[in-house]
Order: sequence, then structure tokens, then C-alpha cells
Amino acid sequence: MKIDVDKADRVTLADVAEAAGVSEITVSRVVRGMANVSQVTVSKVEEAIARTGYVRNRLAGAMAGAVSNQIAVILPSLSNSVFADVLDGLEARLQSAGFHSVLGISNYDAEREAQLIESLLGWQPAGLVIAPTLLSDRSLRLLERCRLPVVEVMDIDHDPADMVVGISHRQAGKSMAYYLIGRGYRSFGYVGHDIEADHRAAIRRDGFRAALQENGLDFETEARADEESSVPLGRRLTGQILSNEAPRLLYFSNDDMAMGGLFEAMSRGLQVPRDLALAGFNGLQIGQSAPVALTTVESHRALIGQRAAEQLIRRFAGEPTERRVDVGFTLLPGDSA
Amino acid sequence: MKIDVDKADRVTLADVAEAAGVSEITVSRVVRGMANVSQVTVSKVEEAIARTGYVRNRLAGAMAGAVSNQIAVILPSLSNSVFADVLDGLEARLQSAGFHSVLGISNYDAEREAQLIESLLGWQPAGLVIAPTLLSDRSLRLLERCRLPVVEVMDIDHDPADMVVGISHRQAGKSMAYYLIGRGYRSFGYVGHDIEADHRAAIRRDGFRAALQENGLDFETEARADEESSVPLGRRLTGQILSNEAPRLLYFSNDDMAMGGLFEAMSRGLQVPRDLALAGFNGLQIGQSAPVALTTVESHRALIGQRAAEQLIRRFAGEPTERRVDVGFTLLPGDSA
DNA sequence: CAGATCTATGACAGCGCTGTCAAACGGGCT
DNA sequence: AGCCCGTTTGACAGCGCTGTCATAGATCTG
Repeated sequence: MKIDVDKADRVTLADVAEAAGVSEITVSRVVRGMANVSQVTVSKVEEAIARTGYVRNRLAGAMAGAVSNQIAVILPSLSNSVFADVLDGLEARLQSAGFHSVLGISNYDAEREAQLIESLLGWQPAGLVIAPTLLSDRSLRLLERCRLPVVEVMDIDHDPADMVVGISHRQAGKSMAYYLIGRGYRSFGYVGHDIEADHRAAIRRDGFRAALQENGLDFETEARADEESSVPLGRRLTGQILSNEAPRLLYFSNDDMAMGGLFEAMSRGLQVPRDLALAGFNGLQIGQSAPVALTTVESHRALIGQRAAEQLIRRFAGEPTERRVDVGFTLLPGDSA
Repeated sequence: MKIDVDKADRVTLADVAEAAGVSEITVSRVVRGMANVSQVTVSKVEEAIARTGYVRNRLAGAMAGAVSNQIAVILPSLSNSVFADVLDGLEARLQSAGFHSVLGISNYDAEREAQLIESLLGWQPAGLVIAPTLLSDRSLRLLERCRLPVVEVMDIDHDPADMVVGISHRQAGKSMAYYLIGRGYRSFGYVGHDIEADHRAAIRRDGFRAALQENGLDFETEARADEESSVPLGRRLTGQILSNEAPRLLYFSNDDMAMGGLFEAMSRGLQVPRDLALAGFNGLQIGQSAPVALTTVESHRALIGQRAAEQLIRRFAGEPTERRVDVGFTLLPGDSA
């Protein structure tokens, strides 16, 4: 069978060139906004472009040697608003610099992640941004040999293949613990989601715990489930803990979970923080608007995206880049602890 | 044995072909998993690919005639989780069919939207998915002449250029009003965000209002601000309304806003729904986990994304597609009204 | 006014891959 | 043996664009 492509319809540089009475390369120069074309020619060409309805073929352009303006982006999930925020910040800066992102979602699956890297690399992108799940050896090898700027985002608690932008989740966990100990809390519990998949949550918990242990303390209880984080899960696990003798303060794996905890406490008529104190992570807007503002650590997600974009843009411009960018976090005191 | 180190830059089909002792086209066939290659040759080639570290160049592939596996996706925003959900559903189906999405964010700006369409079309994608803001004439012309499957998503209250997947926001608004009137409410207020930009919110409001008017009613109050929807905004506007004589029920432009309303009511010690009833739109998970579950309409966002992907995939396979897919919505009774 | 220096334009050769068509090969059959 | 047919493999010509280098004027210099 023959797929009858509309070759006749597709307007190419050659068509525009003919229509404008100039050469292809001149049209190409106009399209790319290059300086060395006379004003008269430019307007002739622009008129011809409008008349023919030419749409630039970037595939051919990228092939012919000009660098692609595509950036490969690999994230573990989008249902978690945290990554949507990062993507949002990334897109904003990328777009304003004329780049597009090509997206891949790994679903916290290392094998899938490796496939995505390989597949996206096939589009010869100008750069790669990845929020790593747990990079497999294959992934690492791909990243190292691809000779292309790579920014790992989210946590800077590891050594990057090229560049990394984010915060130290270990420090975030520790800071919260120090703060709470300073506020006088001595009895702690942990409520978490699937921290096998979400290793950053695991790092925060470890950091928190390390700080507790420095003070001769530890979690008295842990409630965990192997599900993605969510408000209902936070609520359910908090309910479980509250049905026994509960610790004074619950540290949640993130704000979604903590909101669930807050809701459960409210439903039970508990006063927060008098009867139960809560702390989360992320600084989601909703937590700060709750009747009892959540005590949490703000991770500047959009900023991470922006900085990642900036690193790439700098690299393209031949400017120096930093191997490790710590965007820092902010402890939001809130009223829940 | 000898890996071409001269052009260490890129391993091409030719390199692999040489390493395997076959022709380029044969390697190409193996890479594309075509049937007409002998088993012996396949393994020779696969070995050579592994040895050379060949990464397929899809740019060249797409150029040479095979269709691109990229899908252009244009959304108004990502900070609104609604679009992140759509993208999530879309990506899931697309990836499993071997496609990637190339993303563009229009920020509810028609001009930007047109630019994005043109720019993304330049990558010769196989299809286009767009959650339109307000398509400019230029955008419409681009969509119509691009000879490529286009799926508009979110609302089906308009006539699509090609295909459309979503729900009727007008019906969603009306249904909620009918439900509330049926529950005995007679006094209504509206709390909304920037419905100039978010025309779907405007359609819901109009639908709601039309249903009220059918019953000889109307909004007694409206509180609006020209900002993106958010929990704090919902809270602030609700506060404004409550400081005067408030209507019995507040209809919010969406669940984010309604959560703000709920929080404000709780903070003031009001009983919901006894003292104030609330209704939203979207069916966000958090609203259903709140101490008072939100009365709302669930828009199946991820499903919209999935269906959009399916329409495209069908079209590529030459199977028939529907011009208009209504994924339907679900009224969630909740406890807030 | 010859020679030097720009500026504006074009010719040409690929980028790395795949569609097309042709050739080589290996039986099965008469 | 001679012929046919199906399976494997390869040669070749682009896809639409841009980098490189060349060329034709235009402008300047002393």
C-alpha cells in the first residue's frame, strides 16, 4: 500500500524562495532572523512566507547542523503537584529562551526511566533535565556518554553526572527536627507514603531521625503504606496512629500527607497543635491557607525548574555553570506545631 | 572490533553497519524491528549496536519519511493541577503507544498560543493536543491547514476544528444548580477567579445561572478577582462576602476556590453546611478528604487525557474516530451543601 | 582610479536516515 | 536441469534545511 503524502502541499523553503525570487538560503536567513540580509529582501521574503503559508521545518533544520531547541525532560510523575511545579518553572524559562521540552514520565520505574532517556536522546535534544528516580547503571552510562548538558533536579544529596539543582532533603529533614525540638517537642511519630519509590522522602525521614538521635530521641511510631502520597492516605494512616496511644507530634512525608493528618485531627475534634502537632514538607499553598497553617518546609519547586533552565541556557551560551546549585529551602513556622 | 574513535561524536547507522558487516539499511531494519531480517543477521547487528553504543537518531528518521512519534501538547498552565492531570493521562497512553509529547504552555495568552502552535508544528509532530484558551483566528487557520490530527480538550461546548474530548461545562454548571435547587437552596452567591482568561469557568457560571433563572432565581452576590484560581483567593473572597449579609450557598469557580471558602468558614467557626453551604467543581481528591467533603462535580481529567490520546492513536491506525467525545462528569454530593 | 574592505546573495555539499526497487539466494516443483 | 517463488540483502536517491566558501556589487581610501 502506498501512503499518499501531501508532498505537493507542503510548502518548503524552495517554494518560498521561488515566490520571493531569491535563493533558498536567503529565505532561511530571514526565517532565522539573521542580520546580514537587506531590508528590502527581508520584506519581500516575509511577504512570500505569508502568501505561501510556509511553516518552518525544524526537523530538517536541526538535522542540517543547527542545534535542536528541544530539551528532554524526565519526571517520575505528574499527579504529584511537586513535579508539575518544577516543570512549570522550567517551561517558563525555557520558552522565553526559545526552547521546548519533550516530556517523559517514568512513574518511579528505573527501567522505564532508562528507556525514556534513550528514546528522548534519539531526538538529539540540546539538553536533558531529569528528576531521577533511582538511576540504573544503564541510565548513568547513557547520561555520561551522551555529551550533552544534563541537569539532575530535586535533591543535591548525591554526586551528579553533570549538574544538579535542588535542595538537600537530608538538611530539610534535620532542620525541621531541630526546629521542633527547639519548640519543646520530645515525642515523635512518622507518617509516610511509599518511600521505596520516592527516595527523597526517605532521605528527609533519615535526616529528621538523625537529628532526633543526636538528641537521644527517635520515632515512637511509624505508619507507612506502599502507595503514592495523597491526602486520603495521610488521613487514613493518621487515623491508625490516633486509634492507639499517639505521639505528641507527627512528621509527615510531605504536605499532602500532612493535610490528610490535619483533616483527620479536625474530624476527630482534636485541637491542633494542642492535642496533636503536625509537620510536613513542601510548603504547598493549600497548607498555608488551612484554618491551622501547616508547619512545613518550603521547597521552592518552580525555582528549581527555573534554575535548571538557566544552567542549561548558560551552558549553551558558553558561560560557566555550577556543578551543584542549592536553591535552599524555607522553614514555614505555621501554627500546626 | 575497531570502534571508530575518530568521530567519537556520534555513532551512526553506517558505523554499526560496518561493525556488523552488513549494510546500513539492514541495521535500520533491525533497529525498527522489521520482520524481514534473518535471525542470524539480527543478532549480529544487535551485538554491534551494543558494542558501538549506537543511539537511534529519530530526527533523521522522521525526516527521511517515517512519521514522527512526537505529539505537540499545548496547555494554558501547569500550576493548575487540572491540566497536570490531563497531561498525566495523556502521557500515560501516549507513552505506552511509543509517542512523546512536546509541551507548550500558553499562560492563557492567545498570542502566545498561536506562536506555540506554529513553533511546535515546526517539529512535524504526528498530532496535536490543545486545551484552547481562546483560539485566535491565526491559531484556527494554523490548525485547519496543518493536515494533522488535532484534538481539542476540556470543554465540548464549541465546534472543534477536528476532534474534541471533554465535558460540557455548561451542563456541569446547570447540573449542580439543579441539584442544589432540588436540595432546597434558594439563596446563591458566586465566588470566582479570572473568568476572562479561564473561559470554561465562565461557561460553568453561565450554565449555573441559566438554571437558576429557569427557577426565577439569580446570584444575590458575586465576588470575583482577576487572578488565577487559588485556595487563598477563595478564602479571601469568601471572607469579603461573609463580612456582609451572605447568601445561603456559595458556588465557587472550582474546588481550589471552594477549599478556600471552606477554610474561611471553618476559621470563623461556621458550621458547614448549616451556616453556609459550599459547592465547587473538579472533584479534587483533597476536597473529598476534607472534614466536610466538598459538594462538587468531578471532571475526569486524566480520562480526558487518555481519551484524547486514544483518538489520536486510532486516527494513526486508520480507525474511525469520533468528532466529539463526551467523557461525562459525576456529581459528588459531599457534605458541604 | 586601482586596490582594499564590506555587505548581500548564492552554489553546493551534506546531516543520518528510510522508501523504492533490484538483485542474490535457496529451495520446491516439473 | 530449468523455472518459479519467497526470503534476505543491498544500492541509490532524496527528505528540507544550513554551514562553508565563493562571488558580485557597493563603499571607501589615498
